[in-house]
Amino acid sequence: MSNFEVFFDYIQEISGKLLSEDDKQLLMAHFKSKKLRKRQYFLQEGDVCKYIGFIVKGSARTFTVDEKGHENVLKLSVENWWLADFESFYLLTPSRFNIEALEDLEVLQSTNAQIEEFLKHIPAFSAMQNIISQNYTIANQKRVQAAFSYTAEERYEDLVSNYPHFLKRFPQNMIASYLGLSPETLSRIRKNSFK
Amino acid sequence: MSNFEVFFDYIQEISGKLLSEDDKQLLMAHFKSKKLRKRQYFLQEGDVCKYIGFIVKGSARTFTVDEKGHENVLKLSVENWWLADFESFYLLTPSRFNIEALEDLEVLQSTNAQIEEFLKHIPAFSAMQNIISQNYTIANQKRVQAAFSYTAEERYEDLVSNYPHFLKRFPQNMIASYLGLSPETLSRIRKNSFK
DNA sequence: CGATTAACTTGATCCAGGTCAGGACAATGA
DNA sequence: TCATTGTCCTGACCTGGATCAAGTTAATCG
Repeated sequence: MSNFEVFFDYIQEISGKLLSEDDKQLLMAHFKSKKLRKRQYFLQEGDVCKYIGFIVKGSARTFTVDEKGHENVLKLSVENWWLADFESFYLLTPSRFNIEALEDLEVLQSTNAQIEEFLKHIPAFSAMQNIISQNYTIANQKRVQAAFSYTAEERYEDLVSNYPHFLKRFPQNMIASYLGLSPETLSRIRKNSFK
Repeated sequence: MSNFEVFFDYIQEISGKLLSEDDKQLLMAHFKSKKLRKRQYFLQEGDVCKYIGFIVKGSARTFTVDEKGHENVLKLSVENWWLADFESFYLLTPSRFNIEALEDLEVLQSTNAQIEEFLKHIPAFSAMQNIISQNYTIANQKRVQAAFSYTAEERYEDLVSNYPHFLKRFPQNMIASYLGLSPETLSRIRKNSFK
């Protein structure tokens, strides 16, 4: 299945609506395929996030770096997820985040201005957008709650049950950072959970 | 200015579009005014969040209660904000949250099904929804980052500079809980920040 | 292949922030 | 009015998880 076929299926499935031939032509005309090698950056801190990318293959992490050089992973993204710093993308302000490929990455990307067009002209696309932003809101709400009221163990258990494939796919120090933990602490938690 | 005038102004301002007379009639027909006294609940854990409310007057908090009876404030809401557990409201699942009036509260409320109608028929309403969901996405992104990578002091300073009016309006223990802190810790932080 | 470099583990120590306890002022209410 | 209840402060102590350090295993690459 080609990249665009995967993409079209995704849109139709999420939105519950069909794409017309015209819709597809429009999307194909304005989403560009982009490939990044592992460790390459999709977005660098300080730059405006001009593109939003739909991940066809591979994975990435969104992270910040604090004054001490400490990296902080906010998001791990895999196939069929969208890649962007939405704040920067929507407002066209310089980003505070970095987005880096963790595996060789292939995305279909487009700009803010073009997304506006899709929203106007493609009903399935705007239906998709509504549902995605709902999902994001829900996911972020959970994440904030987890950060404030769950212990390290609980956050890890949560990840194990909700995203077990992440454990196989990402190095443990990325997972630790995503959970807001030091690698040492995660290592100890895992050790305990085997007993 | 009547409640609906406030509401209409808000929609027009946020969306950048005007409401027609028909639009207004439709909104007035399906948004119902609801008043709650201080300490009354807009939503109780376990119930489905059937209504979304637009706050005309007053304030509220969204919080969870853990096994130990410890309350955890996730959101503080004031005039011109929307009140709902979006997860429950969109998915019609039982809510994990409580929403309680912190001051006497007046909202204009409507149901999920009616919101769908507004989105379909009122362009300003759907434009508003897009912008609000962008803002939510951005705000949530920031809150996740703050939760994971800021210290207690930093989170407090952030609140002081972004929502100074919250400090005057809400009791300190609510603020503490919102910041993910014990009241004692917040009290000490405030003491230190005066020197 | 052997040599670097990255990923993971384990132990020892430290500290931000939580918990517990007590007291001082409001504010609310019979 | 005084009593109750809520809010805020302060001190003493405790603990989950960070940090530092050092060793082991696993990838990567010339």
